[in-house]
Amino acid sequence: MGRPVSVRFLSTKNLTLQSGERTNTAGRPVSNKILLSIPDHEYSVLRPHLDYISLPSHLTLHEPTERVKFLYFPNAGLISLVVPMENGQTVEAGVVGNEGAAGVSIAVGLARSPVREIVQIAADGFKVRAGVMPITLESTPQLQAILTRYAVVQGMQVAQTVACNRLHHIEQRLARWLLMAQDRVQSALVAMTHDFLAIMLGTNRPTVSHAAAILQKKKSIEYTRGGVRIVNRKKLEACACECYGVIQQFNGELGIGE
Amino acid sequence: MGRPVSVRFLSTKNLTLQSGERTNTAGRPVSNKILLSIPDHEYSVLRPHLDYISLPSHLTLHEPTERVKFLYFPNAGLISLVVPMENGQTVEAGVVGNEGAAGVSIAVGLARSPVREIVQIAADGFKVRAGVMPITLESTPQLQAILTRYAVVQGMQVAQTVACNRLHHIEQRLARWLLMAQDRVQSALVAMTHDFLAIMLGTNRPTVSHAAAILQKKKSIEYTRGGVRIVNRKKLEACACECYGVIQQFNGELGIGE
DNA sequence: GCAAAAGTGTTCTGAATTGCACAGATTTTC
DNA sequence: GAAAATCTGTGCAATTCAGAACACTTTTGC
Repeated sequence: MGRPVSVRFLSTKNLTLQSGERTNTAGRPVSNKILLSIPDHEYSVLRPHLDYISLPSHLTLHEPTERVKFLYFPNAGLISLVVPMENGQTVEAGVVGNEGAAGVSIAVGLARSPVREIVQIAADGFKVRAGVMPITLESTPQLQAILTRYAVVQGMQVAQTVACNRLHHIEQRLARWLLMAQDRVQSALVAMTHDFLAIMLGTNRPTVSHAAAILQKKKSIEYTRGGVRIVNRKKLEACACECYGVIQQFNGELGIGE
Repeated sequence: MGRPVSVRFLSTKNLTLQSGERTNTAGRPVSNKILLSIPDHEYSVLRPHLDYISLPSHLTLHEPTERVKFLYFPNAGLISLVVPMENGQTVEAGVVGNEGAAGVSIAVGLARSPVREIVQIAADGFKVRAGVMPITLESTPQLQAILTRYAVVQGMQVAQTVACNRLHHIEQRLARWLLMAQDRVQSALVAMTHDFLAIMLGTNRPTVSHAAAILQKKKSIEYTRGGVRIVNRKKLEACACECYGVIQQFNGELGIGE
């Protein structure tokens, strides 16, 4: 465990995305919302440590047994936080898109975390070595504030998921997952097999196939091999549980751009 | 751990206890671990804002629809974080004892939270008005650090609960809950009706009665009207799922002494 | 083009749990 | 002390889901 990190209290209200494009030192463009929301002088402190990284589907960024090595800022795509059990079963506890970061626990000096972080929808992004965070954050109070705040919001998302997993049916949860995935990709097509959806939802594949068949019958989605196409978002939202709205709302409380 | 604040009751007999002895301005003793862990000079900043409060069973400290008004530091007992749904069903997402604080989201400037915070096992403690936190935290960096860190650890506890609620049986979850409750009370008796346990576990009362009957048959607990007595902790631990150990471990990572 | 791998459709059985109902026990209230 | 409220014991039908099995289709690799 790192030494205690001093966290200054700073309001992030009314932060807006900076108009100018940002890149890392290798010229790679940034579209992660946290990186875009911090002030220029803070970004210039962080910039030398931003390593461009490709985030292909199914890449594991962190394992529960290991120490967190990097903080990841995805430009797009979707990263899953899944909790694995001893018997190999897994459940997704939350997701990260370009509105957030993976490995945020190191922003408060915690190098361990019970979740596995896996890329579900491929993209690219930037990583920062865990070791440089403590010293960097001392001179970037806004970044510090927004990262800790994001970590707490992520916890709220997870809390809602607890209740959702306990009380809502597979069909509703699948609809919610698809909506959250679509919010993080451009196209209506979400590339995801039933098998992987089953892992996410903590169930088995036939159950996902069954639920997907129902959603398709209701004309909200169409699916083919290895992908789901959202054909009617309104109908899909009607199939999802209230948790979708709740989670969206709390993500919005972060106030880092639209 | 700080040096003694008061030198009034110095005696060789109680020297070890003395090192952790603190009070608020009204002379009420503090046994909350976060409050005991911060340095003297930081405690003296916070001390004038610590209002003693009784925490009777079933008192609601925060509702999801409202803004967080206070940060609570319980001296003992158990506070539940429960997520309510529109239809009135609820599930517990995590618990807080004297190792933590309720309403921690305001430590990172977030006044909203999707969880209801309810006292389950009565105790006393201290509350601080949300409004004084921003300015106070500016001069108490250690407190700031430990609160944000605790908030993140709480999120980890919740993440484990997601998977537990999805994958483990009622009997295992009940055993885990009872163990976590006993960790936070002195006696072997946990005062809790089946009805309330059902609310915590997101199930209904007969299911709890059934699970409790199994645990009793295994000689790990005995229950009477309105209470459960743990008669064999080892056996009860054997009935609980791995999640109990995982959550304990991550609470330990906070490193604020036991 | 062909074989292998990966993904999907479907069916079945059994286990777990919900939701409900009512009886009995204990405590509280008046 | 009687009545009311609260809590527990239990049983049962209906539902959901897990887990396994197998046929079929599409893609990939050679």
